Amino acid sequence: MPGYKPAELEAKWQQAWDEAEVYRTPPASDAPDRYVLEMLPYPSGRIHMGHVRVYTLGDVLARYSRARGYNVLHPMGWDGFGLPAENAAMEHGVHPAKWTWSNIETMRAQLRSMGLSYDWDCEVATCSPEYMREQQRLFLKMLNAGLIYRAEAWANWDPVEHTVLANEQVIDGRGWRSGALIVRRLLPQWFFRITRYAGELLEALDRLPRWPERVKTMQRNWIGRSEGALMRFQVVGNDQEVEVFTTRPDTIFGATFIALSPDHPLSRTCADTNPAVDAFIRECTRDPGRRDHDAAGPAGKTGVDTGLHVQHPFLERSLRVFVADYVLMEYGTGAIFAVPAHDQRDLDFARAHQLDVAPVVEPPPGVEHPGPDEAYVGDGTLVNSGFLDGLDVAAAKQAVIDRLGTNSKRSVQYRLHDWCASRQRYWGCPVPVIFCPDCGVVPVPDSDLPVTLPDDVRFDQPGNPLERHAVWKTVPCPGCGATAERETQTLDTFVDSAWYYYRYTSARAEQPLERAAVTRWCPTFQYVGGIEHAILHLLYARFFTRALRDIGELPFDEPFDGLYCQGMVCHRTYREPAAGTWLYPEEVEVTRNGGFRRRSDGVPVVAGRIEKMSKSRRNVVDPVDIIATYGADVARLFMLSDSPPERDLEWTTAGVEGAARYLQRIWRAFDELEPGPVDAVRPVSFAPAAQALRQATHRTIRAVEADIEAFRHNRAVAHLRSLSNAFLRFDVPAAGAGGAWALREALETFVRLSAPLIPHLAEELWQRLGRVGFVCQSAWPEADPELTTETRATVAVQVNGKLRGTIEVAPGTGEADTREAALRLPNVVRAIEGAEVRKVIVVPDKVVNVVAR
RNA sequence: GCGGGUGUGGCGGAAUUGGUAGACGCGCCGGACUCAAAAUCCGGUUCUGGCAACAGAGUGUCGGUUCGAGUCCGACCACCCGCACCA
Repeated sequence: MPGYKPAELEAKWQQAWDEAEVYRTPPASDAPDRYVLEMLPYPSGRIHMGHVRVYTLGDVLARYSRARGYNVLHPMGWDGFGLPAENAAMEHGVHPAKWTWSNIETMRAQLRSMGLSYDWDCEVATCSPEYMREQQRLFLKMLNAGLIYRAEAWANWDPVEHTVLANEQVIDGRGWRSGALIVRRLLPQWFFRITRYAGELLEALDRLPRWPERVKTMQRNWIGRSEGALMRFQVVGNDQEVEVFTTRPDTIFGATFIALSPDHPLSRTCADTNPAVDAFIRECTRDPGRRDHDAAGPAGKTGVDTGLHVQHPFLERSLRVFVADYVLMEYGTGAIFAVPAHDQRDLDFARAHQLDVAPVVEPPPGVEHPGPDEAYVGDGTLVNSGFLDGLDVAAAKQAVIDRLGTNSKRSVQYRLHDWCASRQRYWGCPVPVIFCPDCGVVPVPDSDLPVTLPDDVRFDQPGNPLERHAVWKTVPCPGCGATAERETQTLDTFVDSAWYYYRYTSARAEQPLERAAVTRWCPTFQYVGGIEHAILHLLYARFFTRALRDIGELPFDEPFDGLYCQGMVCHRTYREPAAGTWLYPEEVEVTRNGGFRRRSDGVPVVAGRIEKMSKSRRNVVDPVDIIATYGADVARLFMLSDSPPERDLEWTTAGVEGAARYLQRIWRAFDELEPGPVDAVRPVSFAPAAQALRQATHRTIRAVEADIEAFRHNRAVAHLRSLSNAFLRFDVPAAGAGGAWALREALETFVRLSAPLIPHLAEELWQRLGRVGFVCQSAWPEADPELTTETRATVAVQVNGKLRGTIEVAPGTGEADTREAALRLPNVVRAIEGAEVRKVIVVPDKVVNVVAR
């Protein structure tokens, strides 16, 4: 028998699977349906180890689910739009479409080489005209339903490139390409009304038990619900009002000033007549980075007096009105009443501007008063607060709201903003509307969809090529026929990925979603992906699901029943000390004494931290190389061994070689071992050694299925290795009665249990065992309860909690017998010699603890 | 600052959820095979003492609950991640 040659063997089985179409999504049947989904990749050009990890995890579940009798939908697609394609166009002169589609070709082939069990008939690319059409249809339906609106929003304007930048393209307040200082600019943009669902999105998190707690926490924080009150203040000397949101209405008697956001309408009004206010607002507008007062601290809080005053609702006093940079227009009403004694930010501002500090909450007895520059934010008793005196914080909040009557009301505010989903870019899904000078915003008629992108564009000048493309841009108004202009903004790629998983269920439909298909498979049983999408992508997907529900496309609320976030793939970093340049792992070798040196010239290399694989640090290993050298099964096995999936995994050569050695050993074992014939009748009795192997086999079934279902693949691998250790050391002639039969059972079971993890090798071994058909289509083995129950128990015997020995008993041995056997142990006798036995605790089948002194 | 997580041998990690700490593997040590090396196979491997039987210590630190704590409770330390002027 020739050696294990993964390249040949894997190509052979991949072809066989394709020809037999084994991964095609089955039609509905009596069997239950299960949708296994992994986050779709961005077609960057090559797969990386992160892809190998996440797609292996999903594939194991898909294959396991099929074996357990489910109809499985396991699709794959491409997040085709996005900025890198435009960057490639600018840098290399290649058209974004060409670049993207060729990357998709390459990466599809790479994913196929991993042996992933996808139904490629469901493949979806978000940059395809078909996907764009259906997305534009959904967009227009949502627009019609009032779930989308157009409003002015601040954007990052690069004055050199004359273009709008995404937040990630702004580095330290400067454009990433031009280096120019970025200016904030108001532009009309498109918004999804996600805030309409803020409360629902928050509450529903409690009903997602199969989501990681940390993801739910992040989403809760992001939505940021807070309960408080809206209160109105009269401006002294005119009829204007300032409305503020506060969570602490109880501290109203401690208010010493009012602060407005620079973007507040009243600030703007003041600026017209007050040069100092005007200058301050201009300063804030010019420098978007000034809001990130990370290191600045209290001194960083700047502001200016407007000269205005408002009337305190309960006192004869009036309060000065400031414009302050620490008040955000996007939250609440963009105005606050400031209580320096009980809010740190207000205190910082008050100290910087010599404003009064008036404590009104007395800490409870035993709680220390804070220092002069520390606000007290805890509970306590109200003082110096008129009718509130003596109340606690909660009661005072209620009393203030009651007393203010129509000038106040309870209010819930969210940190979450509406989703600004338009981008001033070329490579995205066009917003399907037309601006007509007479009719205004006109949706593109359904028969004209999709609005596709023009091919004849160039990226040799800055800005959005769609805006410069007169032919594409100029169209007759669908309503009145007048000359009109297309919207040149395109959609955020998060829109594309907010519903692609529904599209998979009816990927070729001539409508966005087919009701029967989507309700058959969705909500998704299990979604697997990176934690980096914990907030935005998953929140947008949850929002989209509700929006689609409300426009009648879906009958449920949540997209993903189960969510699993895998850890990162890391690698040690290496640096060449002289120039400090990063080195690729393949450029480095280990020296005799455990150090590192450069392979080419022997220069010593500094080993840095183990960090997430990234091109910039060059600590990357290319999956294509690994698969070529070791095979996909080795790569998959290594990904699953050792590290629990949610933790970071360190990629090491030693680890990969360990996985490769193991598969070699298995390969050889199947050569050398001599199992009984296929489908032989089970012997009536088994000699002890054969029986022991059978027990190991059946216990492994139990363990592996529990491990896979709980995403503990590292333990599943450990259990499989234990089983292989058992059959590797199994000697058929020495085992006695039933030995050969037990060995075949062990081997076949091993192959079936490991098939989800190492599908190619499993297929080959299955065939070698004389089985016809695919192991990937065979059923999961069933554990025999008689063989999984323990036949003897090892009882730990302790004296005063310290282990002194063990005894073997039959399971279920009574307390008295167990106690007696334990007390006979020589070591125990010695330990309690001369002491008085006070108590003997017996936990049957587990432990005996002798308490003596 | 707020929120969340993690901490166990030289290393990755197990521990049936309060009952024998270190499964499985990597590495290392010893042995077999070999002229030799690699590969492979066998044995050992938490630390300290002891030839051994065995004894003592041990799951970030300190304390508590318990017959018994890696696991529960309290305080702290370190590291990692997310959010961050959200009124």
